[in-house]
Amino acid sequence: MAGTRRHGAGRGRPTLEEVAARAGVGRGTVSRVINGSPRVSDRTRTAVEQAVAELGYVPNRVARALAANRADAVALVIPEPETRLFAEPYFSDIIRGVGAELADTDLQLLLTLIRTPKERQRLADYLSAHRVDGVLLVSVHADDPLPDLLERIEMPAVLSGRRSAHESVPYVDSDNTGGAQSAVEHLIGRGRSTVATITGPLDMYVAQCRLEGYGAAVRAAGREVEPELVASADFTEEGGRRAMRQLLDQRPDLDGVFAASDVMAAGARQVLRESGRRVPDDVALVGFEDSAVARHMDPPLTSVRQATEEMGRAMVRVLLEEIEGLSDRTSKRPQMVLPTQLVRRESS
Amino acid sequence: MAGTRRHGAGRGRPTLEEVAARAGVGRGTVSRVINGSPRVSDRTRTAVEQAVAELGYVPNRVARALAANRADAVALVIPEPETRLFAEPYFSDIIRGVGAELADTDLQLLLTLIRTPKERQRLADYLSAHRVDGVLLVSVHADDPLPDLLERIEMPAVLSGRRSAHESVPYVDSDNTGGAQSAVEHLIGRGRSTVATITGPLDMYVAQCRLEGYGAAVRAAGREVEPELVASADFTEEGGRRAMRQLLDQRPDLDGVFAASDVMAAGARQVLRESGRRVPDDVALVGFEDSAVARHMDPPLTSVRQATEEMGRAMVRVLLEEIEGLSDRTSKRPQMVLPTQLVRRESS
DNA sequence: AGGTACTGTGGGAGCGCTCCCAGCGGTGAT
DNA sequence: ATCACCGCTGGGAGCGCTCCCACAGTACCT
Repeated sequence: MAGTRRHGAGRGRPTLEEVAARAGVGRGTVSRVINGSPRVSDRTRTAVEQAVAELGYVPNRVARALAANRADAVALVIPEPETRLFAEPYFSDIIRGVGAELADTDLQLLLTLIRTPKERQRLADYLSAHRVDGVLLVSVHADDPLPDLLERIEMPAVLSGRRSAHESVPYVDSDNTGGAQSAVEHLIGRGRSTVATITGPLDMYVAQCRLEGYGAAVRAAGREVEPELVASADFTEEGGRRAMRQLLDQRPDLDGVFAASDVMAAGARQVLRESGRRVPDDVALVGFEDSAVARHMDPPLTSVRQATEEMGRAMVRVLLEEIEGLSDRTSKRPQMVLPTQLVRRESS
Repeated sequence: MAGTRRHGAGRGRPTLEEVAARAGVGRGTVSRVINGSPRVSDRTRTAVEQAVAELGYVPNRVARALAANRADAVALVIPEPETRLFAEPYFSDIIRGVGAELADTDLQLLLTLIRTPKERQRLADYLSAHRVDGVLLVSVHADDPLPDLLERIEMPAVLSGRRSAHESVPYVDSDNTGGAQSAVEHLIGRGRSTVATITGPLDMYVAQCRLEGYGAAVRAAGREVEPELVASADFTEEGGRRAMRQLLDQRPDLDGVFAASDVMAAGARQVLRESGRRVPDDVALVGFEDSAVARHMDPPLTSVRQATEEMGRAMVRVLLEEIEGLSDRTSKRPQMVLPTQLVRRESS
């Protein structure tokens, strides 16, 4: 690798030392000014600042990182397969939120896509070597060893979403249960009497929560959850189609469907059309995620919006806290659940 | 900022020195083994490799970067506003491609979202300080100062897309002209006699190219480009709606529309429906990008697919070349155009 | 006057590498 | 035997910072 990689060009830039010489002070003093230490007299500070400006000095992060043994960087880890699965713009939104919140920090964002176990191992090595100050983990699976590894090496980390009801690692999640519940309540409120649901893979906590919300709404309306009205799929469009067919088979009389993702709703919508049913006249349909897909469906899909960008921001805030206050490991781990919001469109 | 950022934990990991001690060799030798230098005897190499394995040694990138004055990282720069504009999954695809190609490299991916001029300046400083080995620039505007700055400081860079017909910086682009042309040829081939186009903002080269392709196809069919059949918009859905209304106003008899983006096509589709026209029976519609939106429209939208992920990969390959062979700056700058492909669906 | 207690400051040491030069023993030509 | 040269090796110097100790200077007490 590496090989002839270019150097040289970076040399020649002013260093701390040169700034110090120009300002007529010592290295330590310049460092203090740069890092905003209060123990510097105003006269000195001004002199240093002037020298910095004149020389166009920019601190060398690498040297700083080596000396201080910190990285000034956080990693955002995304399992690559997920980027295909999730309906956009989930990841862009997370990334945007993370980027925004990181902007007024001097932390860098390292993006890591994991696609093979080998790459996961490489990442693990990398993280063990403490080359970042913290880690943001997006959509981890229950069996992912990374969170525990990070816990063990005391690397600050935040998850988007929980792996289970009693998640031990700090996380930011959206209110999947509440969102699903409000979606189904909405359906029932609009007079639908036979509301089915298409769930995600039930080994994923997020899918469990959304199903849970469905059940809560159904029971709140004084009804029972009928197994025949529940079909599970895998968050894909094809899965949505299959589940919808199954549902239609079992209960041709259904008049409402809550799909646990927009993409599955899109699949369901096709099957409904094929079966000659109109949306929303015959069957009302609601999705989850409020992605681009929802807005562009025909009719536009009612869906549960998550504050995805805000999740990204919140994750960074939580991570920052973890990084700062790493000492009190015993104290409460910050965990937060962001509200969702039903966006009504013509499909219901 | 910074403040109490945690350290310490990274210490205690084995260093080059310890590996050397354990293997009974000198520091330099271990370094040579690690970096795959050929000037090491097999005996020594084996001994070192064993010591590395036993100690679980992972080289410290930061120290390496400082000593070698290279960063082992490339930056992917994305103007934040664009992430909203473009129909997904454009960015995820680029990112995925970049990530994939970077995976078998020991380069890290630094993601930088630019949202304000201030942030752009910060990035410029950062880049001037040569803290990365190369830069990937996504969807730069013609007036963006970054490419020239990079040129000046001799920082390897690659653009996705060109700023103009005579782009001087290395780039990877997709064949916008050809793609648009084949879309329009398809429309004409299907017997459409009055084909209109909705363009992007014509100060963007990509929009010019797509319009160019439209014109080429029209002329190839022995017709003239009628100004009344061209409406320009801004790549947004609302823009697509407006342009479609204008087109319908000017030429109510049109029977085909090529929209230079799927999102604009989605807007156009709504207006067509409102005006009582059926797609494709009355008006055939084709988009560009082949995004999720296209697949989920009703009817599903014929669209021009770009090899977006492949663009990401290609960008990295080109960048790597630039980084390696930076010496021969005089030689040809690698520039490549990736083919597009028409994906036929029910809208045409 | 001497002590104590600050604030500000300079600069040595050291972070973990790479680079490079000198030095080793061995080989072949003179 | 002498010299040149080779492949391989060890380790000094140095990358640009931060950390921290020591010390000057001032101020305020006894």
